[in-house]
Amino acid sequence: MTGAGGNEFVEQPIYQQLSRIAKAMSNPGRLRLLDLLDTTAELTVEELSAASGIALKNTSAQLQDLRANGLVVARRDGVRMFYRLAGPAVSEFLGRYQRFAADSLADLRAEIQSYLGGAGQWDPVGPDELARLREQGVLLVDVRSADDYAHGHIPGAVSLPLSELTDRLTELPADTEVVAYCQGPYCVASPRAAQTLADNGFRVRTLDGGYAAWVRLHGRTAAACE
Amino acid sequence: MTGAGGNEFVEQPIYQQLSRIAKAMSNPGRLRLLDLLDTTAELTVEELSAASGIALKNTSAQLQDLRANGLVVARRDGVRMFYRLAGPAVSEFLGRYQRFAADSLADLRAEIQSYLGGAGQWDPVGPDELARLREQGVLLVDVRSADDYAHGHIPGAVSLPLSELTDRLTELPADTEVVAYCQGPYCVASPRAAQTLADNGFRVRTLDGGYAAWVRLHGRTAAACE
DNA sequence: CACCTAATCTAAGAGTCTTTAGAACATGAG
DNA sequence: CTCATGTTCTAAAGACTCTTAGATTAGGTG
Repeated sequence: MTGAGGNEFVEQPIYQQLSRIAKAMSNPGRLRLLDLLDTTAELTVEELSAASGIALKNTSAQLQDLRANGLVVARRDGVRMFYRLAGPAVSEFLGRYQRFAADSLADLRAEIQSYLGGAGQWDPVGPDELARLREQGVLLVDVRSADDYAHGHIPGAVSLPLSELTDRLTELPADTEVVAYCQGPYCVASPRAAQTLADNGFRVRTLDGGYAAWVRLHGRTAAACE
Repeated sequence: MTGAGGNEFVEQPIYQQLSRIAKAMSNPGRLRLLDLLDTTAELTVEELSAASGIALKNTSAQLQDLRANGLVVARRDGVRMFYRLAGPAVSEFLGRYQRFAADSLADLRAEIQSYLGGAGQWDPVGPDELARLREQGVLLVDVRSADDYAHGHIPGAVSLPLSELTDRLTELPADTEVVAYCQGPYCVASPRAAQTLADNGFRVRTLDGGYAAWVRLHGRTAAACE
């Protein structure tokens, strides 16, 4: 009955502190906010609220929580408050968390699968392969909103929001291989765009993990509005 | 007011699923249980309860939670239920989580610091350096309980529980360099042992991250009771 | 079979987290 | 100075989580 594991030398307050990070990440809204900040550098409370669909006051409250736990930092500019991730380690951890969660939870995989439409995954391109493909003359298409593109995008990418895609198909050089990307791993825009492009005879692939994964690999500096 | 970040293509249930892992880890007790399982392969509910100091029924309930979220798996043997981590990915993630949390939370660092006694860190040895040092004839001392040692230990280590250390000091070859280790990063036994050993004229260091870190690097197989 | 043990299920009280409304604060503009 | 705007603070209702007591199940033993 002495118990294996060495309880007698380890005390509680450490585990209480240790649980704080997980607590901060244990809420879908906060996770969404972190994900937004991960791909978009710096955003105001209002922008975050609009993009996440969380009520403004609640957004503010959740950001306080994230801030108190060292995951985000804030900067005031005039009347606005800008939030961003506390550092690259946070972004890196977030990526690992998402991958680990997808490995551990069959339900999460199912949810992603059903949300992305079950249909083919369009042969995803890893963010590390992208440079090589681009040298081969592959066309890189950013299917997020013009707004998001302006906020930051992969260098050399063409902005072609999903909503305008069907109208602007003729702008694309025929018979080119296309790589479409959107926000992050849970964004449905690039698979949908891929579907449309494939229907119109393009050879198309999607960027695995989207812009988020690319930024994680290459840093944001290179992506600043060129 | 369109909001940056691409909300329109990302839906909620995914973030709800995604938050489940963090929820499972957001409780000090569950983290403690995971930590115990991380260093000790397989334990019964009763052992986990005793080692963690969590009431039996509550321990059972928390384990159900961890199981439902894919972090641990259970196996029945006769009347007993044995729990262990769901796989090496869990152990790896747990390690990363702890390091990330320590980087993010000044309070956690302070808590560890004050718990470990503030005093010198005894020049920690990385688990990767250990093999090299052992070749140089360094003596490796396991200061956990005899029970824990029996459950699994680093090959070649000598069992010398902290409680018996002062009485058995003469057993150690004088003028040898010693590396002491205990459970994990939050275990106070090895710094205390180091203090005692240093007071008695030994050159002493501690193993960074303890047995947990070693197992993470080398796998548990090699550590099975030799 | 009756009985024991290890663990789980159920249910309920206490406690914590989430969300929102209203008041307050901080900054910049007129 | 007053006003408008963006954000935070305070407080309170409602929804979840944690913990534990008592009943129950699953497996083994005499």
